[in-house]
Amino acid sequence: MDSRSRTVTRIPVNAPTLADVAERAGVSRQTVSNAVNNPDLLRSDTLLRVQRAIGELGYVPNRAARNLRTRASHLVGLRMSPVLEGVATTVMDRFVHSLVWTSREAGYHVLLFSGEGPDPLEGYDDLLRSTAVDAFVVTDTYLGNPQAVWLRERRAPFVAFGRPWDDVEARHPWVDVDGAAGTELATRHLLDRGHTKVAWIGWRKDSRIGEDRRSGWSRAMHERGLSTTGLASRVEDSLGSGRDASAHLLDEAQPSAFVCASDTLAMGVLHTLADRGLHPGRDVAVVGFDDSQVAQLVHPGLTSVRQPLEEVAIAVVRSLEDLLATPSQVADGLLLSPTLVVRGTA
Amino acid sequence: MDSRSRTVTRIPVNAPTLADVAERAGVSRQTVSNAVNNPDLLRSDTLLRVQRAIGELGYVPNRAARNLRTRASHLVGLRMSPVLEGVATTVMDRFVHSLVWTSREAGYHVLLFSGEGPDPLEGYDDLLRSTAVDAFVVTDTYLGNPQAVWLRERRAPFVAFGRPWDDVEARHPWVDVDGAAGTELATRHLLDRGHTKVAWIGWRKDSRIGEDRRSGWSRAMHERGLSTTGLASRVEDSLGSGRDASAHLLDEAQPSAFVCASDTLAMGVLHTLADRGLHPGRDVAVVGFDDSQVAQLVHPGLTSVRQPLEEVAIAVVRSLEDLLATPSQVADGLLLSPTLVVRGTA
DNA sequence: GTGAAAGCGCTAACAG
DNA sequence: CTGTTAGCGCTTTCAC
Repeated sequence: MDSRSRTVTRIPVNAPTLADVAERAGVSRQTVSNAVNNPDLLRSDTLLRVQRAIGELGYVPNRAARNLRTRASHLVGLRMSPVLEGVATTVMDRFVHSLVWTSREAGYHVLLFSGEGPDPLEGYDDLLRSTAVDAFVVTDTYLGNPQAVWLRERRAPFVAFGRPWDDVEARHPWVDVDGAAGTELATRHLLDRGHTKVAWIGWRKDSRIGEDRRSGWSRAMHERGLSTTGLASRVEDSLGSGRDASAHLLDEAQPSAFVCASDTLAMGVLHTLADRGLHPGRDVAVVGFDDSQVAQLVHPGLTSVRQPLEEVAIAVVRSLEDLLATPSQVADGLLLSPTLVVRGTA
Repeated sequence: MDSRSRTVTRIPVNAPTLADVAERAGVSRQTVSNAVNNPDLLRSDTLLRVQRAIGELGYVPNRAARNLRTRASHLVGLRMSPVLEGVATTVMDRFVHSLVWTSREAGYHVLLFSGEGPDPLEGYDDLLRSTAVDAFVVTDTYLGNPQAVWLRERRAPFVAFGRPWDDVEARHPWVDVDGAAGTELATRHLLDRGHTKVAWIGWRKDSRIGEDRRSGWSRAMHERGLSTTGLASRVEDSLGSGRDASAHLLDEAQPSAFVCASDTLAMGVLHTLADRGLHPGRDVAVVGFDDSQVAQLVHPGLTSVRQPLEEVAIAVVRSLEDLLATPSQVADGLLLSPTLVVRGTA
């Protein structure tokens, strides 16, 4: 036996076709097609007759045939990045939920695929060339984003969740959340509550997102004439890094509050506080980023910046529709504002 | 040759077809088709020539055309249940990741869809009749699972992640994780460490999964001749419920350890301990269920039962392949064992 | 081993 | 407004 044996039996045994409906309704196939796709073209009595036949037969258009004919699949491709255990997949997952929901209302379904090992483009290429999807939603555009460049070169339709940071060539539509505005919000919240030494724990300097979020913190500090010297730390996004960085900052600069680039890092701060018998919120304030499940469940509740992912999904789908309706359209970007979810730690 | 007028500006501007490859290789279209699907049928030199032509043109078979012809989409449908904020979507999301990954290796992609409001079947019906997917993966079979019954009646191919608890009519393939074994593991772990009063906080009695997990706890207790009277609480799956239930149990029965049906409930226990100045792991032991991100990040690390979702995904895809290859096959069930991830709280 | 026909079910383009 | 014609790109007969 060959490994590629295509002996697949299909689901509905005798699904009715356009022809069946046409016969039953006493019209031509085209009229049935119109009844489905352009009801306005039919006279109301004909339409009614056809619709009744459709209902009686339980007719549903065959996707494959329609796709072949219209050269559209009504599918949007989304690449699932490899699972990063412990890292905030939360954001991504919440976004997927919203995207699926929003897409449905626009008549689209979401096709999930995963990267083939090292080359993140491989998955895109196959789906694109096989016309399996109409467009992509690209989510990981943070670093040099090879996907965006590659997709642009192939003139593949896609909308990015994430700004084309330093890619001046970029002409694609994108939607993003203003991270700096979020951390600024968080920092101001702390300053308003009397804190003056607010520390920052963020990501390494090569992360554009990290630097953006950091800028919100420093902007809010400088705005009030406060110094940020010695109050910032840049580490990798892990629990241990957050713990170590906060311990170090606490020793060296005695901040009374921390703003972090992620909930993971903020949880690291909570570990340090617990180790030292300090109470989050009472002794030292902590703010995270992403409003993950952890933030909601941990004692006494982690104050965190929340991205409006539902709105992002809506905007992405809207861009997608524009893009597919008018392929050569001028690309636009949209920057949404996050909110601060205040809980016990701040 | 057909002078095809590419009016539509879809993704690939000039996607080569079978005919293009055939012309370039100097063979017929069918030979190219065979080269792709049944390479064994070709003479090696012909095969090589065709493959070179395919490579040079960058030919990829058109999915819609192939789907129409073969009546298969190589797509698996998965319904995303509405987002339940705060509740462990973690499991589901981890599973989706694994499923996408495993499916790819089997030549399948995952199509996400969402329920249309109240009726959870609506989404299934459309996809099924329109031949958009070859089969479904059904994940929420916990309660009376209307989907399973409905899908069975339509003779729709599907594999369930979750047992057909009390559905004796069920003949579909399923994969599940032995929750009772997990809680038994957790309870034994505590008993081995000297605890004798291990309390249970689980879900309400109408949850089959909840009762199953509870049975593992009581089995382990009785096995050692320990009483479970007054040590169990059944509540809804929320942080507040876990907090209240644990406070009540602590007052009434003074347990030294808690086993919970979810990480959410376990986090509720941690809240109670924090409120009373008790230290998790040192004063009172706590074990959760699902090994969510929270368990990994909270101080001092929540010991939790972890479901082998990667294995589940592999088994599900394998069942899917069997099912699609041999539709009338006898259904089988597979029960996998979870593991205990030991951290600071136990 | 390879090629020639015959559609899968649908819709764009026209004709009536 | 409705019907007729002609494929979309592919694979499944069945000749050669």
